[in-house]
Amino acid sequence: MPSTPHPIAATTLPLAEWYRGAARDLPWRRREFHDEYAAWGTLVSEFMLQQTPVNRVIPHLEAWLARWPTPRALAAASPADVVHQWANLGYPRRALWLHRAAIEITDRHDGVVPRDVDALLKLSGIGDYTARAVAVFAYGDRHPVVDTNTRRVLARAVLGQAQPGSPSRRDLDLMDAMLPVDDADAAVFNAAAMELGATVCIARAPRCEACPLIETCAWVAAGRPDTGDTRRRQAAFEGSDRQARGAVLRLLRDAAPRAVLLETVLPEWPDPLQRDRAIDSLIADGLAEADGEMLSLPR
DNA sequence: AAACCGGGGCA
DNA sequence: TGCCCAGGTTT
Repeated sequence: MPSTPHPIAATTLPLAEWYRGAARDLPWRRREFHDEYAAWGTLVSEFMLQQTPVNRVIPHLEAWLARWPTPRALAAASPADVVHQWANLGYPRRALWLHRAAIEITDRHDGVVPRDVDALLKLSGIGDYTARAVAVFAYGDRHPVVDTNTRRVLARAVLGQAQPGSPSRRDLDLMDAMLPVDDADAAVFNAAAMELGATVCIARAPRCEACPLIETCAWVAAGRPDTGDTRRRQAAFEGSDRQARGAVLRLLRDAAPRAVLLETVLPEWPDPLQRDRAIDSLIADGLAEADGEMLSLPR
């Protein structure tokens, strides 16, 4: 008669087995991807995946890496080319951060993406998630990797709550306590938790009937209570400054490499003050550049 | 801790 | 229409 399964094994083993059979075939999970681009490929993919869904990232990722296959190659590019190549991925400041990170990697790390989490955290645009994702998925080290999917899986399977609370260090601590001891097993556990949250334990209508953790899930055991959505509603996009910024930047991308006359930038925009505010903020962010009466992508 | 930052897909 | 997305930075 075997003893009661270790609480970690109770989730680790079914999750790992499920992942072997259910993991999507994504570019950054292929052997050739790592052979060709090493940790740089993982880093670029993680930048693009920050708040942009997987399916929208894939074509952009391949085009980006084909053009700039190393940190040194990207570091030598102009900001204008970088912002233009980023296209409509959204949150264009990420493009500048990635460019800056490439320069930092070239200057401070001899063109090699660092392996150390603290070194990764010092790079532009890299926070808790991305630093650990690179260390784990590119280098195979043992760290907790916690994204929005993992936080939801932990909230339900472990804490018995329908939705995660606001992000905090506790997420990392909890995931750290659950990680298998072995490096490779820990990496699979990290990836599997994210995959489960992305494909089964999804935000709106979780597919519990397909979940490998249904036997031990605290939320299911509690009768799937609606514990209330603690997240904050995002402000409306229509009529927002973000929409104005996006419209200006799209115009600059379409005109590139040429500059445009300031007077010709969204002359019909409903709120001229908002348009001017958008232009100023883009310049402040380094996403646009003014030269006299002309506006363009940053040189 | 909260605000800000794009854009598209889907119910 | 509202919700969601392999987050990070700034205040």
